[in-house]
Amino acid sequence: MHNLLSNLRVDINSNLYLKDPESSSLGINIVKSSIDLIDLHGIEEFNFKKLAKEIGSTESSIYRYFENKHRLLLYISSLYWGIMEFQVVVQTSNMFDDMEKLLKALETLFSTPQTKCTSFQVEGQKLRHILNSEFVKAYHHKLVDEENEAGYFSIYKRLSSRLSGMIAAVNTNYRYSNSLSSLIIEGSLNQFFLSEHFHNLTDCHSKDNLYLFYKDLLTKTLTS
Amino acid sequence: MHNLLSNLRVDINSNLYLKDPESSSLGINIVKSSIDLIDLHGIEEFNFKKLAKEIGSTESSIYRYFENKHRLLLYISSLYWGIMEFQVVVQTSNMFDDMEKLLKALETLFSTPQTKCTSFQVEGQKLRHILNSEFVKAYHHKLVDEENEAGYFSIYKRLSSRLSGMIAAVNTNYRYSNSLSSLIIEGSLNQFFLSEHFHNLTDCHSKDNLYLFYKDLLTKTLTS
DNA sequence: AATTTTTGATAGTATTACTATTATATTTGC
DNA sequence: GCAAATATAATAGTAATACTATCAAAAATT
Repeated sequence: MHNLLSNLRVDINSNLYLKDPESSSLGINIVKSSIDLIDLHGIEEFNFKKLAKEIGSTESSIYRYFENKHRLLLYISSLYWGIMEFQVVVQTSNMFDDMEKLLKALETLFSTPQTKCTSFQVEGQKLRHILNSEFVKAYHHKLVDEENEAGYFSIYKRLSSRLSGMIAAVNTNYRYSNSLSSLIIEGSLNQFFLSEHFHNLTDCHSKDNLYLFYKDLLTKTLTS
Repeated sequence: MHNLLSNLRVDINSNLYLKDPESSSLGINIVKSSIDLIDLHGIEEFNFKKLAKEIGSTESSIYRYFENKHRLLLYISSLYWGIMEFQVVVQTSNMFDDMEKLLKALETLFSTPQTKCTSFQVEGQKLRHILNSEFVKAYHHKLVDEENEAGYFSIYKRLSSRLSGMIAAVNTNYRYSNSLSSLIIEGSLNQFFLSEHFHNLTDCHSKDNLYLFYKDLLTKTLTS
């Protein structure tokens, strides 16, 4: 498994970039450093001028890779969801009990992405932190419909669909597998955010607690 | 009850504005027309220049009421949550069965805010639509911690806390009432958004279906 | 070595998000 | 009804952002 993981290349929609960042060291630097900067200061404070300074390049060079910072955020988001999807698939592949499988998927969703196994050697925690704080802004966006149409969210949607399938496998009579799936995936980002910024709005201040909360929710909802 | 409703004044944190918009017809116009414009074009496309043109006033006049459009969005959000909280309190006030009470609160959260009863005579649907699309951006914001400290989210948090209390009343042994409460409130916005923009990610394409989904989730989670 | 591609350096534009100033209404107190 | 206070309008201006354009230099490819 380690061999597989060490060569992970997420198949990101090629319209998200102008030039494939994985095709050059500048491109890889752009993505790596943008993850560092967005993690540190947030997407609002982030711009291509600052990024250029950080990597010792120029704005115009960065614009040759990405049309704008929003597209770059979508790229980073796809990277995250691609890694998570891969981890969910790997972790659940040899399981036969449907509930066990679902719970393993759940656990995986709350774990840190194995970013080290891609071309972008960054801390998985940084990537996760960006998604927790910024992903909602990526899709609550004025262009959401045309970007969705263009397939910029397809990995995210595919993951949600997989999870929905696992839910349906556990209980074929359950009528809300899609809603429950997106609730969990959304929650896997949001509850971390709440813990960080609105402490009193959640009881889950650790990965483990979060898992137990959703495990309880899932098992009771699907088996009673 | 109708008398009460017709005079609803939400107590919004006075630091959110420079001059109380309810104190003049220009102020009321600013809020009303901003709701119209944000509903129509989204917060990104919205600015004080366009708003000034819309109401036949000037940017400088608007800046005397609100420091910037972000604060205005927080004001509008507080208005929404204040109305929802009021409705939840009114609707559940005479109920004695805890589960019945919780479900009534849930139902109320999915209903349209009674905006007509405030100084701002706008369509409740517009307000709800703005919250569905834009509220996440209001709190996934670089200044979230200091704004939270300043009490700009207090109505939202109080509503979540109320709901959490209702959950705890139904099942005193349940350990995640805060998380479940925020999950529901968050969901009351997000699932509508999914239905509009990511149709396949949810099974709930009506208020009624949404209610049934969460009712199922709540009853199974709290009573089994 | 020649050619193509990539990157850097520099300059410039339109828009946004404000701030400042002064003039003109409008309201309020007497 | 008039003076004083306050609110609003009109206009101008600034700093930052999000780009676009152009050309030269460097690097990679053939």
